[in-house]
Amino acid sequence: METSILKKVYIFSGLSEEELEDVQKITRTKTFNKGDIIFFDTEPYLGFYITVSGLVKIYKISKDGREHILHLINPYNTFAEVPLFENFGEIREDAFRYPANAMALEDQTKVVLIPARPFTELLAENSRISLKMLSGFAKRLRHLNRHIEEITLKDVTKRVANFVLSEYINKRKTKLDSTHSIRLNISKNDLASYLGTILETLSRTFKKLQEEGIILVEGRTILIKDFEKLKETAS
Amino acid sequence: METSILKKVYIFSGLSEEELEDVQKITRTKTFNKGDIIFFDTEPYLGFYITVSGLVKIYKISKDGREHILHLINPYNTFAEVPLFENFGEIREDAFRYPANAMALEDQTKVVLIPARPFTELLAENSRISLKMLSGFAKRLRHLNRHIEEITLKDVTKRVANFVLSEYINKRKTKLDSTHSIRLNISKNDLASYLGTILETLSRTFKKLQEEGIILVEGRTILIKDFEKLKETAS
DNA sequence: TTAGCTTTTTGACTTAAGTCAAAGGGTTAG
DNA sequence: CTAACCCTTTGACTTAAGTCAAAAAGCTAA
Repeated sequence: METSILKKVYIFSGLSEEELEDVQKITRTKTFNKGDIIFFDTEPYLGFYITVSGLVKIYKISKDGREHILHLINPYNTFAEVPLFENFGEIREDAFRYPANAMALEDQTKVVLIPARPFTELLAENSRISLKMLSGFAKRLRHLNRHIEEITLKDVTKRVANFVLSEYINKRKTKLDSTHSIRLNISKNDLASYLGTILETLSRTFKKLQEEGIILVEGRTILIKDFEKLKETAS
Repeated sequence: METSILKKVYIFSGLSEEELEDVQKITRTKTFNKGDIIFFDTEPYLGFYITVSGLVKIYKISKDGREHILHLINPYNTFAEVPLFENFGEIREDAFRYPANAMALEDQTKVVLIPARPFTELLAENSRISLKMLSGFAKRLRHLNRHIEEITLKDVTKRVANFVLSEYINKRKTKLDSTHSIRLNISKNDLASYLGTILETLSRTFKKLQEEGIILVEGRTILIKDFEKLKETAS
């Protein structure tokens, strides 16, 4: 693994070449195929990860097997940093375990492990990383806040509409592609689990939104036919 | 407001008397009565808060008026720190707004405002605060994770049972009180909103758990009659 | 003590979303 | 080319939890 990868990771983005090499030395790269488990929430904590390529889902499972996806981790984003900071204060039984499960969603999903111990030492020396990390945590807290708001205060139709809308707005910001459509990079089953519902209900909801002339679903491509109506449905 | 209060706040707990006085100088104390709004999620961000006495709820409201409580903030705990760290990177429209609403739940709820600008300067100088803050964020991320898990993967009965159980375990850890009971410091309406349900459903659930001989509810006191069965119901 | 609140309980009913089962499409590998 | 597989859709049915309305129980303050 090269330091050029680390540079693209937000928390490491301010480091010197030398510092990057220090980090690079302690990492371990692993490759997973679709459906492979990266870790379970029952495992002892080793360190946090960077997704380098592919896609990772962070999720919880209920006793009876239902699943809920908390985060989807795209390339150059990190996951499982929380336990790094839980050694302070009283020792909770769930400290030093991963907070959730992680699974690769695509073949050739490459992740980099940053082992906890050497990293925390680096952190103590380099306060710029702490600030970056705080910013990263803040973003994630916002995300979870919004997630809870969605799931507890909105029905499935609103959630689906809002998902399509957010993805579309996000795409417009980053990609130079002027089609009024989005492309899902996950299965509808996973999307349902991310939106706090099940495949069948998602399917019926897509159908309803189509019948109302708001969107058009073709496989993993969703065409937005009535942006205003979509916004209205989402809010 | 005295520095003795700040000392009891986790993120300030490692500071010298001198540093505490620096913080103390920039604070502003406010007192609220039950039902008073501390801030709305639509307001521009001023800074974060410490609850000094009383109780604060952090919550979201849907368009049609339904409410969901995200956090309950007890004395010496902080809230609304997230926007402090959102100035970095792209400016989101919701940056510099509060992430949720805050309301006092008791009369004479005293809160201390730490204005953002002077505090971030302090933060840049004092990296120990950053680490404490990271630890605080980590705890909150865990909490939200668990919260989402509860709401999406468990039914109301399990959630209620688990709430009683957690409160009880928590009480045993902190207070020297050997009764097998807990005392709610919030109304059942607020508890329902915290557990992602409504008052009527909570009431019926309590009734059911009583009929099963697991608990006994008397006003705001809940007596645990069958601990094992409670654990079983909660899991 | 009682009037006037707020909070909680209970009953009857509705409904959104989940479950179960079967069939349809699409993709891939031999 | 086709069998085997996975992913998705559709239909029929169930159910947990929400809504609405009214009564009951608790508090508080004059």
